[in-house]
Amino acid sequence: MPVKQRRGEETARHLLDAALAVHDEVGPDGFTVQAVVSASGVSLGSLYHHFGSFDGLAAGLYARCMGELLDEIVVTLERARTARGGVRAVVTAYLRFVEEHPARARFVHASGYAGYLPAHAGAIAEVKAPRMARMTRWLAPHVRDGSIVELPDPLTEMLLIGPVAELSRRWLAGADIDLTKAARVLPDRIWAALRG
Amino acid sequence: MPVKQRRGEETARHLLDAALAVHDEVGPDGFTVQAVVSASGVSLGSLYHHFGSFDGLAAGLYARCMGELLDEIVVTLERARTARGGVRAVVTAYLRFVEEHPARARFVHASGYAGYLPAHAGAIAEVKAPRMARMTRWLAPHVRDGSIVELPDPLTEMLLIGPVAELSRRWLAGADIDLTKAARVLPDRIWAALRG
DNA sequence: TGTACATCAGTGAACGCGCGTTCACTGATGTAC
DNA sequence: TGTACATCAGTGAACGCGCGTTCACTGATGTAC
Repeated sequence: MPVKQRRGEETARHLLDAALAVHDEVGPDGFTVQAVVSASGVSLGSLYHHFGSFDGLAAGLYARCMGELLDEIVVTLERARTARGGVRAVVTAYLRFVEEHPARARFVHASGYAGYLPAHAGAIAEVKAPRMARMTRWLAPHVRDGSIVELPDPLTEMLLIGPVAELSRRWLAGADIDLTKAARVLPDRIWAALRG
Repeated sequence: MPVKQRRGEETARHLLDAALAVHDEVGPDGFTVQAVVSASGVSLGSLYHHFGSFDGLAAGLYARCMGELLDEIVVTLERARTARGGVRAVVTAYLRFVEEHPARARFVHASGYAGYLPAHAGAIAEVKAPRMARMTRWLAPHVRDGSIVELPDPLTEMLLIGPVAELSRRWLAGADIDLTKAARVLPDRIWAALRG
């Protein structure tokens, strides 16, 4: 295990911050090493020292943003007590994250088919898997006692996340959508789809 | 209005076919002019003669695939008579299209944040708008008589399409999902979310 | 406490590759009379 | 029916730009004794 220095972590964080800002301001097409480097004030060589490649930096940013989104959802979910409360919690937490951190949400959504995801699947799974497991663990007893319908594996997640993800996508793309209104209406509709 | 020749339309079609095949076989990163040209057997100059730019070709392919998907949905929807039947029709038609035409579905889904969409928004809206209008027109009486819940503008569409779109995304990305099973289970769950 | 040394962190000019695009040209098709 | 001509369709070598990456180097930090 190499001995890391503290300033290194700071530099890496600066680079991720700058990358997110660049992606948000100039879009996926303008999201390049040179743009990130000049926005960050950090040298190009330093970027390669910490991330190995530009894809590595992108994967790191994806893992960070995705982790934050899932954390928000899981923490809100685990405060809920009833099945209905849990479903509502997931929906509102997702929408709240999108509204409060549009740049991060946009990066996550835009990365769906990016080439760097397969190449860094391991590191990303390390972030996603434990959080998804906590969601599944929370849901399990409510599925067992019949208050949430039992469905083949990813279908519950699709019904829960699908409408919110699609709505966020549109809102992030600039569509004229009232997220606050959506957060009032959607939870109970999604609950209707999932109740046992 | 310039007089077009029939062989020109054929060439354009060949190019779109080759573009879809390239995108499907080598992925979004390998989706380049040179790859499309050499896969099509058509000359580079000819591509530019017909589409003006590589983005123009991509937009043309997007419009074609999206049009086919929406046609499939609209035609199936208009055969339905009850509100429940309509909701089920949309869900199953979408899933059927994805399963039967994975390459086209993948191209549509992967293009969500592509740079060429804004630039060719007009041509794309020309394909989407009339088909979306037919869906809205079909739904309207059922919303009026209360059998489908009345929601702020895009929310009904999100509940209807969201879970299916998200599921398709995963399946197209290679996740181990049984679409046939999903097509049996999802329609009635989505109907539960939408019934008045 | 001081010194030597290994490793981490940071720098930026330079490179090569492959991308989308251009352009001057030839051949095919359709129209006018 | 035949010929002239405009336009559409098709060709492919060549170009320039900007991308991600490399590399030889200097400076900072932490450890060992």
